[in-house]
Amino acid sequence: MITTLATYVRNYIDISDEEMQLFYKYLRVKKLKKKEYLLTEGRTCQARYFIIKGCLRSFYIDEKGVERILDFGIDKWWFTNYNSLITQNPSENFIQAIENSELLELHNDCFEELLLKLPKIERFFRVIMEKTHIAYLNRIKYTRSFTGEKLYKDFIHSNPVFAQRVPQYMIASYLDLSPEFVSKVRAKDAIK
Amino acid sequence: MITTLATYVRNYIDISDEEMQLFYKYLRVKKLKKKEYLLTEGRTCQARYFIIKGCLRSFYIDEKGVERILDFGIDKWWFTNYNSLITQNPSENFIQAIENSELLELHNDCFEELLLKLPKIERFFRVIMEKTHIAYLNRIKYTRSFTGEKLYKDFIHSNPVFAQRVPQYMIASYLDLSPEFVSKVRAKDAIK
DNA sequence: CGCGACGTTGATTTGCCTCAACGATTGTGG
DNA sequence: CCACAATCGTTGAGGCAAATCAACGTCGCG
Repeated sequence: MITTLATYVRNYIDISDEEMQLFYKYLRVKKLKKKEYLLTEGRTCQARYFIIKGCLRSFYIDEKGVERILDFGIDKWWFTNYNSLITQNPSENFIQAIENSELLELHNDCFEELLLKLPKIERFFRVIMEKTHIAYLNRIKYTRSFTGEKLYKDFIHSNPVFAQRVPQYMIASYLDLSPEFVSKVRAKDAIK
Repeated sequence: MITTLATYVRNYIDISDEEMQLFYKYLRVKKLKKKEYLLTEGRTCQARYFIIKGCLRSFYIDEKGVERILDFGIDKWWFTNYNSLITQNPSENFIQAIENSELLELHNDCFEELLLKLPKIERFFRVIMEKTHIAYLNRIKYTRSFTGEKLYKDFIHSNPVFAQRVPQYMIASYLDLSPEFVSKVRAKDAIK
């Protein structure tokens, strides 16, 4: 559990076992059952979460009452609502478990203290933030450039894990496609 | 010039005049004429830029040979190609001046050294990165939710500055709309 | 077993693009 | 300083990708 995180952190910074122990003091384990919410609309996000195991989705409800998925999180990803966490404004989004999940919670109250005690963590979170941002840049670029059919096929191809663990209509929502359309794309190739 | 940057930095961290002087040692002034490139496809981005005055755009060329604008930068914004800068892969994008512009260049070679000498800058760039990321999150969400007509009207309404300084077809490209479509939206309202 | 969650299929509609042709404005070199 | 070329914006006709609406099939689970 702690080793899962340590391995992850060491992709980005050098950190000793002792320092990791200190880091770990600021975390608490949080378990979520399938469909349980980590954050709901109107509440303010107060923590960053490291997903040890499981699968989450972040979504909002549009004017027509339709759920629109913004993002998925899966094993060994950091997940939060950055907007609400950083601005401390009420969240417009929900975060919900797609599977039973096990997380490490880094509460915002002790985030600053952690940075003081362990300044190299500042760098870690800057780098994480940069990586996350780059992923979004690529996503914007990608989504704009291609047809729905290509988006879906490429997504399935490059994220076979999600195709297995996430229902089809959620992938459609994430890609901003209707479930019917995705269904037709699949039918067309008389897949498999 | 330096005061423009100092004012900006002080929105995010406390920093003394002496420290700002130190920061400033790592920067050099760079001037761009209208249409001049700051970065071209295939080259690797080596710096972060603070726009003192002027207007930039970042774009790529899609498979059909069409320019697609990813982002604009304007006075008092940091601008770079984060993807190329951080991964040190060749850029897929161009960065070009829309107006004559004056920038401060923070070269990547001395970035690490600056962070060592002035650790609080690490925090500054983490926070900037977070803000930038949040802006993108909102943009993704927004772009997905609305029709082209609403996107354009809202953009013009919330960014009147751009409407004045940036040609209409570039705004269309940024919003992922055809110039013809934008033109028709404007005509429809017999605007003004 | 029955119900809710998920996926499929077909008919119809629509938002926006593409293509093409044509003004208006700007700017630049002879 | 004028002429001609870019650059930028407009207008209209036609087409298409994907949404919407509606109805039905199927599976898993309490």
